[in-house]
Amino acid sequence: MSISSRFSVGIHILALIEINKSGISTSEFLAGSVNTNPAVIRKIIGMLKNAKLVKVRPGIAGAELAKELSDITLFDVYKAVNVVQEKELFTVHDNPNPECPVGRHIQNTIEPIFTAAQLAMEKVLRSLTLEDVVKDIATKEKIC
Amino acid sequence: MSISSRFSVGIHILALIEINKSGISTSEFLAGSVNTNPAVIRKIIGMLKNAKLVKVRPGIAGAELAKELSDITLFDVYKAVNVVQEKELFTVHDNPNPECPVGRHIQNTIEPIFTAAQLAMEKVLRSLTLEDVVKDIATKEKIC
DNA sequence: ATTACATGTAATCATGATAATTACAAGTTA
DNA sequence: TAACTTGTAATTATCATGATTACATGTAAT
Repeated sequence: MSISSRFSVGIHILALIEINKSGISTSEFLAGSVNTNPAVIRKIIGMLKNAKLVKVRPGIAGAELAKELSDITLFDVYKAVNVVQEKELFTVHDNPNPECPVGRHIQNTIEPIFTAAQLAMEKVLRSLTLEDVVKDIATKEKIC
Repeated sequence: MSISSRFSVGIHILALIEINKSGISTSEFLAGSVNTNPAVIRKIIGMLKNAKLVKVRPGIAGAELAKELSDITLFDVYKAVNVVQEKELFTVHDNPNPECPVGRHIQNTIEPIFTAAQLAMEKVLRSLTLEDVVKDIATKEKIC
C-alpha cells in the first residue's frame, strides 16, 4: 500500500503556482508540468480550494495561492487532498473474538500505538512549509 | 489509503501464541481469535516465519515464537508482513515534465521529505516490543 | 449576444491491492 | 492407513487510484 500521489501532485501544483506567479496557472498548464490530465488537476485544485490554500473561480483562468508560502505546511496540503484519515493510517482488523483475552483487548491496545506512529509521521509534515520546498527547487535549479 | 491489517493481525497472532504458550496454537485456533479464515493466518504466519519471528513446521500442529517477546519490535512485525516498502509509504507521481523547473526537481526535493516522515513513523514502531503489547493486554484483562 | 475558453463535476474504465474462500498437495503422528 | 496440519495456489468480491471523456456552468472580449 502507498499513500496516493494526490499529495505529491498537490505540492507540485502549489509550488508551480508560486514559481509561475507572474503568469497564469491554468489546469492545462499545471497538467503539462505534472504530466497528467487537466481534469485530475482540477479535482485536486478543488480540494486545495476547499482547504483555502488556493483561489480559483469558475470561468476565470488561473489559480493563485490563498496564503503566504511560509504559511502553508506540507501537513496542510496532506489534509487538504485527503490522502489519510485521522487515526486511519493503519487498519486494525475488526471483529476479533471477545471470548479470547487477546481478541478482547487487541484493538484498544493497538489503537494508541498506531495513532502515535501516525502522529510522528505527521509531525514531520507539520514542520515543513511550501517555502522550504520552493527554496529547495530554486537551489537545485541554480546548481544545474 | 490505509496500511493493510496484516500488521495488526500479525501482532495479534504473536501475542496470542505467547499467551497460549502452554497450549497449541494452530492456524484454526488463531483464526478463531482473529476471526478470519485459517488460510489467511497461515499466509501471515508464513511471512512471520520467513522473518524468523516464529517457528512452524509442515504437518506439525502449532506455531511458537522464535525469539523472546522483548526481542521482537513492532517494526520487526511490520517489516515481516510487508505492508509498506522502504521509502514507499508515500507515492511520488512519475514522469513530471523535465522542461519545467518544478517538474525537473520535484521528485528529488520531495523524496527525502517523504522518507523522513516515513522514518519518523517507523521509529515509533521500533521503540515498542511485543512485550509491551502483551503486558498491556494483561493489564487490561485484570481490570475487567 | 455570440464566440472562445476556463473551471467544476460526474461517469466510465483499467489496474492493482486486499481479504475471504475453496481446494489440494505434502508432511506428521497415532 | 487414517486423521489432521501446514503450505500454497486459484478464485472471487470489493475498493481506491488515476486517466479519460463529456458537458454544464461561468467569464470575457469582440
